[in-house]
Amino acid sequence: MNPVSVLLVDDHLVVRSGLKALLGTQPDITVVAEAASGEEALTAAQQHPADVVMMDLAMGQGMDGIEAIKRLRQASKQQAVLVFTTYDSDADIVRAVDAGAMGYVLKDAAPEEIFAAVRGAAQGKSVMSAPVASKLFQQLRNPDEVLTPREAELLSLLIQGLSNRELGKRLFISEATVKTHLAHIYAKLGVETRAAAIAVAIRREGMR
Amino acid sequence: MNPVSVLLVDDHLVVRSGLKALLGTQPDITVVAEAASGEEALTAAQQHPADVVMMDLAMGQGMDGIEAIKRLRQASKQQAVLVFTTYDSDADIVRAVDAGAMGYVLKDAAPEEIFAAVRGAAQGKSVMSAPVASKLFQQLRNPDEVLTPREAELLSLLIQGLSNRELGKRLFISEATVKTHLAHIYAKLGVETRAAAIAVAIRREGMR
DNA sequence: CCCGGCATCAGCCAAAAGGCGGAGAGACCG
DNA sequence: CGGTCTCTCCGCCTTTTGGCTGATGCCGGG
Repeated sequence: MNPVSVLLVDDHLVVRSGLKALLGTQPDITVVAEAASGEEALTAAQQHPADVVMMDLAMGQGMDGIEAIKRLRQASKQQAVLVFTTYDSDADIVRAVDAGAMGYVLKDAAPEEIFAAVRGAAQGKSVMSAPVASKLFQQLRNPDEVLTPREAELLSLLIQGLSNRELGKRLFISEATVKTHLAHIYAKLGVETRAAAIAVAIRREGMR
Repeated sequence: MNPVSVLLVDDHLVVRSGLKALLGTQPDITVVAEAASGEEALTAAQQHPADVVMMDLAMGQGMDGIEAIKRLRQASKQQAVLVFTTYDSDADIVRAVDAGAMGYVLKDAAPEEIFAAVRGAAQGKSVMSAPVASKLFQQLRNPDEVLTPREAELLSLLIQGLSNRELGKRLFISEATVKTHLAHIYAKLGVETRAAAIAVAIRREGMR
């Protein structure tokens, strides 16, 4: 069987080189290209088509990982996107899966787990780290508390400290709609004010 | 001159291996040991005395980087501690320097910068990434932005998501006073709303 | 084909938060 | 002693936020 080709996307050189070193120990896995940003990832994906794209979600400036995943999926359904990130916030997981990610592996995972995830993703299997899976599982049990993709998106901006007006502009929706989403988010997080929502989101949801 | 010996401390295997690969390209730098936690770092430092300890600040569970730095310094003044982390929150920088760190380098720094930092630390020089240095500088230049004890106390409750009324009750002051403190805090943090204040406090000030 | 979830918007009203100016008491310092 | 901080408090006014009710278009499952 042909080796699995991998495109690495992470804004940190050390992470890329560490990952390359790790994956390099596996005969059936080859790193064919690297990218340090979402923008680079898109061009790299065209020039060096890979079976699996390993992508960090948080990337300095510019396009974030979620957006990059969406674009990649639009451009080609052939490559499986594997999220490789530090945090496992509920909202990020939802958004990443929604954007079309095949798997979600945490950076502190054991090497074997990472290898297995890459191989699995190449075969079209969904693979995720245990903590991620358990979060998803827990969400399936209380569907009432699961944020919709749009709500998660709004929350991720909310915790930046934006006002309703600013949120509306960013998301191209009216302030009225922003309020509606916020009300739903508050209900799901079990809070009454935006301040508490931010506090909960950053702690419980692990968002930044 | 003898090569510089380095002890790597980071809870992420990929980061350690990436760093090892990077540093391995330099003939005058040798990685002599690794540790995945603060506790491991202390024992590793004893068994494998190194010239420089490169340490991440955020480490999953257990002892955090700051605490590890303090302990290391207590045990031996011989090793220079070089902070190697992702974020550059004001509070973290101050705390790290206070704990005895010789330098502060961000994970997205260029390789040459990382090498220079390691060599510098080995020679007892202080080295820090430009963004870090500028933050420190800004703090020294701008004592106006330092929160008073009372303000800091209020802020620590604010980021729990409390309302003005609740803040007043907790601190045994009137809501009017709460508002006054908040106005001062906003000015010092450079924001206009409580939501933004919470966001900034948690990121920039590193509060929880 | 209908229902439910999702996303979008509107209007109304009450509560909370924020901006502004002013002010008094105690502490600390040169 | 006079000046400066810090912490405390007021009132007044505007803006923002949140609660409630209702409505529309879309999509997907039964």
